[in-house]
Amino acid sequence: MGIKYKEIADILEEDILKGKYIEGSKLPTIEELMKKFDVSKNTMRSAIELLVIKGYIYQVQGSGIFIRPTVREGSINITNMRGLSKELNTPDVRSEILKFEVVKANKELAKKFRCNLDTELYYVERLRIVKEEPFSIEYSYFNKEIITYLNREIIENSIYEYITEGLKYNIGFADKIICCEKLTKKEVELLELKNGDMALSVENTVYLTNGLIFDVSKSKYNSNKTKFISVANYR
Amino acid sequence: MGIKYKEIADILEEDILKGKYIEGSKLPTIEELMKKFDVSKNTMRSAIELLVIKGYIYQVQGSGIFIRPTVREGSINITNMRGLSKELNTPDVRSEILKFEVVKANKELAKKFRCNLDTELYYVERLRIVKEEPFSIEYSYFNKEIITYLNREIIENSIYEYITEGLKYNIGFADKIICCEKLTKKEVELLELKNGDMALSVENTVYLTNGLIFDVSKSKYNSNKTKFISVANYR
DNA sequence: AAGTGGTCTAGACCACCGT
DNA sequence: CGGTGGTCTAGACCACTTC
Repeated sequence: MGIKYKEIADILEEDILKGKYIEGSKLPTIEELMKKFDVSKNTMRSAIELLVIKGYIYQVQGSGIFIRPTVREGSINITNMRGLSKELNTPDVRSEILKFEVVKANKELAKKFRCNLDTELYYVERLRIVKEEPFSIEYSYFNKEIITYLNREIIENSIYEYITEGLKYNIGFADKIICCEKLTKKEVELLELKNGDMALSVENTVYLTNGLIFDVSKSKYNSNKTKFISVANYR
Repeated sequence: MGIKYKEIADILEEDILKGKYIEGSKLPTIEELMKKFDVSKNTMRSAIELLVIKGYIYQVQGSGIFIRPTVREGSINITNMRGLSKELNTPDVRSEILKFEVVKANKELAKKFRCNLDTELYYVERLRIVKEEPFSIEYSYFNKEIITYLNREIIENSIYEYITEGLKYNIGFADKIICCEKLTKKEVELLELKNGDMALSVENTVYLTNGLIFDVSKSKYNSNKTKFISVANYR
């Protein structure tokens, strides 16, 4: 399908990831890029803007477009994140299901989902395993009125892949609240940590493009293995 | 000076913060806003885009522009952050200076700053105090070739205010690496915590709009008092 | 079908950087 | 002063939602 500026951004992103341009070097000028992709200036700038937001490049008025130096290795980009599998760039992600059931929204959940009391929700508790090592524990709820069906096979793999590619839903935006939390004894065991250890905790509220909340989850990450990176642009 | 789309975004942001529109309600249509501010569609959309990025609103094709529900209270927005004073929305922020000296960049610092070995750097160690309670400990370096002068008065208050309003520098972007870290005995004392407690830690690399790194810092936050919020838009 | 947001163009002019 | 990015316009047409 033909949304030009997104396609161009994808091409440039791939070029950058493949190492076509090195840190600190210049991209072609906007004018050259306009000619190369045969688009207008605004369209070209929309494509560039996406790459700026993702933290790949920065623009300097009167000078050019530069590759932005960024530490990427070993960190999870918190603003791009849609599920672990994609972010960690390894297929070696699986889940051990600790709980899988349907519950009804209590007052707290109804508030978080902005839904009615007693709305049916899927509750999924998973130990996330990366490269055969325990990585995080995830407690998630899905609004059953939106995600009408889930099974063990789906949640053993990638729920997000199922939602976007199976159900063809469009994920719009999310709020992530990050803090540092104590682990319960059970969590310590599952993550193979020591008693009294803390975890990086992320509470994630995820919306479809139409503004409906379909997922509220909390993940606790092994604090020895996990760093988040966040890329900020000031305007 | 007259950058229309930014001015319009500021006006709308203020309206939203003042509660002119309530959560879930609609903003006027783009067409109405174009007429109201007497600008073209692209300009109007640029203004709206800024508010989308900041997490105030979301757009639904064919339907309208809606106020985005967001938990703001008590959380620090990690992607907007430029210094504590502004973010916490209280003037009651001050600093106790633990160290203030000029050092030369060793190998590690030179790498982080992308500067030469032995480049002179200001080193500032501060206990940040909010509402008379210890809030965080900040270890920061500033490239002395860019920030040529600092004194105790400046660093007791807001360094960022001095850089943007005093020196008239434009801050462009930043990388923030977030993790969970142990505290030293000294840090535990300063933050009035218990031995063995962990802290939320943020390592911040800050660039001017021209791509120069002027500040590399690490802040350790009292994990009982601090939550970060990050607003993500998927595209 | 009408309303509303999304994409794209072609061109004008401004602002900043470096020579 | 030439090169390069930044802002803005006016208008066309597409895509999705709502009734």
